Amino acid sequence: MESPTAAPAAAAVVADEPGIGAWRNFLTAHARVTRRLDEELQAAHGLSLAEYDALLQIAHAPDRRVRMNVLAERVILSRSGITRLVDRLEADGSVQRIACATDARGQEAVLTEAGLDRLRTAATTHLDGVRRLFLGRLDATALDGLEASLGRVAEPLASGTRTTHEGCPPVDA
Amino acid sequence: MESPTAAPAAAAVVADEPGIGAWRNFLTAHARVTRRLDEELQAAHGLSLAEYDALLQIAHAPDRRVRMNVLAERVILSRSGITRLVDRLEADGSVQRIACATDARGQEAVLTEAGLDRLRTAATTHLDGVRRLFLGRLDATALDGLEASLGRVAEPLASGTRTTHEGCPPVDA
DNA sequence: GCCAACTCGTTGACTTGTCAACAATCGCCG
DNA sequence: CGGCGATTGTTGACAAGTCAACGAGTTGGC
Repeated sequence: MESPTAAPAAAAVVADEPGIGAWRNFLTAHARVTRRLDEELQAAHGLSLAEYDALLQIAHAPDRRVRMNVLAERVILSRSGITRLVDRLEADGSVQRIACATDARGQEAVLTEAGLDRLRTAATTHLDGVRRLFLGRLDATALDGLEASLGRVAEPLASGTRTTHEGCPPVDA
Repeated sequence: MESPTAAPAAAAVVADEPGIGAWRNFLTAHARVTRRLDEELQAAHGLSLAEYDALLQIAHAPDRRVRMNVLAERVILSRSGITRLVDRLEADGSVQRIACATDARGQEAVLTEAGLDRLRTAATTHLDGVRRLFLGRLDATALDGLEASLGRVAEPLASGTRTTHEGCPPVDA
């Protein structure tokens, strides 16, 4: 083992396939930008990015309430993850849990007035950050390209999609 | 009834600024793709994405060793995070810690032969996943656009902006 | 009507990462 | 040389998420 003399070994580890640069930039950009945004949001309003996202999703929902279920899917968290996140939001008064009227098993997370205020206040900070760190680096053409490309990447992974079987295309057309 | 005009209230929460769609797709695509890749890598080789990335970064480094310091920055983890990640990799024999020759405070993570094997094996699974879930959804033009756009987003956030700082200078030169 | 299979949200146990504090070391100015 | 501030990697205490298992509730076949 004293012979690490084989210099080109490392180079062979991963084929430098075309497109790999895009993939790495994707990972790096996400890690750096979200870390920064999270710091700013935390410092200014004591909210994590996930919590902000949850508040936003609830606010966007009709009647400002969402089944835990659905919320988990939208925020991309497990069910237990959403339970705990809503615990926190409920503890600080941003959200309330109510029983679902049509399904006794269900809970809905409802945005309170305080929660809406909180979201509105945080939104200025957050949107400012998004503009500064993300949108501001890109022109309209690039943004359109990103939206389309990343949409194509995200869409087939929508939960409920059978990814073990790629063979049965949905009957969308 | 008591709901104060549900429909427009939500719309006012966050201005639907142009470009926001790109941002959301960015978040969603990342969350879904990395979750899936992580599952696959974990199931097939017991490696997390972060661990895989760390092995890869070490493998790419000259002499296959990297200062903890630098590794943390490349994998985008805190120092303590990297300490713990390397703990795990060392425990399973993929990596070894050695004292840095020129700085007695420093440690370097060195890839073992076993670690290189592990990385090579895992790479087939991982690259297959990246192709299937990411590269395969995009044509060459889109990939170029992504690489450029996300590069512009990531670059200004390089920590410390010290891009040419390696650990111990390679002794072989 | 009834029972089996499933879904829903929560909980306990665990994993993985962060931050603050620490000892050891470096570097540099005097 | 000596000392003081910065840097390095590790650690303890904590935060936030996952999975497996659970009770409660729903649903559909018979």
